[in-house]
Amino acid sequence: MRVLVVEDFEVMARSIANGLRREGMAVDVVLDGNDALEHLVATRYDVVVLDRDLPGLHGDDVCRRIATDGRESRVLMLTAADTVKDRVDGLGLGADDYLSKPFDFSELVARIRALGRRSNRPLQPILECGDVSVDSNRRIAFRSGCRLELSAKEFAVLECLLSSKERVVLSDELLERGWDEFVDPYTTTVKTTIRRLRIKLGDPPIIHTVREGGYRIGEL
Amino acid sequence: MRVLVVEDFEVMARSIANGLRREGMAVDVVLDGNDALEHLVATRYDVVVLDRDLPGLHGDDVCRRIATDGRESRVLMLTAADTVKDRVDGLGLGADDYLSKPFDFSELVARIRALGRRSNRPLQPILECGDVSVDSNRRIAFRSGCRLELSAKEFAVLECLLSSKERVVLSDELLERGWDEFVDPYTTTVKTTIRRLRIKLGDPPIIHTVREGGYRIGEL
DNA sequence: CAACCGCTGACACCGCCCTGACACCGTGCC
DNA sequence: GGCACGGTGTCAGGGCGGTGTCAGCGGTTG
Repeated sequence: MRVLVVEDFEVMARSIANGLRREGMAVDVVLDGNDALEHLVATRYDVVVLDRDLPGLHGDDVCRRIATDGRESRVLMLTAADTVKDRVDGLGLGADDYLSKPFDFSELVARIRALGRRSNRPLQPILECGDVSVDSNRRIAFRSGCRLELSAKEFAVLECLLSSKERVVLSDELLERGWDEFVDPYTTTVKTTIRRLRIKLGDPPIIHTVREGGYRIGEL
Repeated sequence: MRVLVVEDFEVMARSIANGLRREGMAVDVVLDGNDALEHLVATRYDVVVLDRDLPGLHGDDVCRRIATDGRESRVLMLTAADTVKDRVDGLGLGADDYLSKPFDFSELVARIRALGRRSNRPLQPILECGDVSVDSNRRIAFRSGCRLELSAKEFAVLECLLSSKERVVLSDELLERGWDEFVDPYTTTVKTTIRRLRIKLGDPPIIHTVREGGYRIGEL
């Protein structure tokens, strides 16, 4: 899952980003609204975590812009205020969810996950294919009832493949959805991650290679 | 927008339903979980407003069932409790959003609206001709139900022929659509690829040659 | 602070099969 | 028969993806 954190207080921004990365998300950070808009036209994010009180371009404006442009991303608005009026305002601007500071980190994660599920078309909280299943919320994966111990990247790739179940997913697409903006586009890390994933998934093989492009998960 | 309200306390249920109707939504009401499931198989709802504390079948169970069956609807969970743990739990079960009682009605509406604006993805293009079919998304081809193992070029050519079903496709056109711009225009590779494709497609022949021109796919 | 561990990503190597060229053959038309 | 076009058999090479390994990094633990 690809997340953009927009928060001007750098310490907070970093802390959120690192926390989310530990949860296996690919996180980019920007410190102001204009930067946010630039990133949003360049990259497809599943979820934008948006501080409402930004210097310069206000969070509300960013939110409105995201809502007007054909929205690809879900917006989770962060704010210091917490009156019902604020919450309704936020949702009215096109935010998809709302969280007031101070917040509990596990709740932030839960809400981002819930939003992320909606942005992926087949919006199933539990993704399945054959005897392989992942629970995005709990970040656990199974094969024929057996729990798999997956690393963050392995999980991200598996999740991505499953969310496009049976469809071919290009390596570039995996890279885009599972890694942050600083990744070398010629990296071989997807190849390596797929390999590790295959080993952990065991037999019979369920991740298929499509020459000249990418991978597909499916029983045949 | 089609909404199902699941709430055992009838006064509350009616009040919510009427309020939503005033907002222009089509609302059905049921008072318990089993009824909810029945309605869900019969009708496609955009949003389900689900009370967590239901007599009989618990809200969590309903939620889980919605999540397991290919979910069409988004779930907004209503609850009396409002601890962080509860909220995380709810989202973890596959609810898409969460609201604790007592809630502000305008916030309920805003959240339902936020959940409601979603589109269904377009159908995947499957090209067919006679007993030959190609699924572009999955990069899979079949002949009379039997999976064909095609290489990238073979697949590209077959796809191209099928997309111009029954029409003559010139070799140059195949070259243009299946190869990159640097290909030698006098190459014989299309000829070779067609041959390999014919072998894999087997009998009866379905790719026909048009002298001086190209190829056509069709049953006769 | 040192030792350790798991995750990540780079890199080198290897083997396969895809690719495309070429030579030859079959066929229909002049 | 000769020619032109397309089908067939075959072969070399190279590209792509799989595999094994290693080093760096960050977090954790004693």
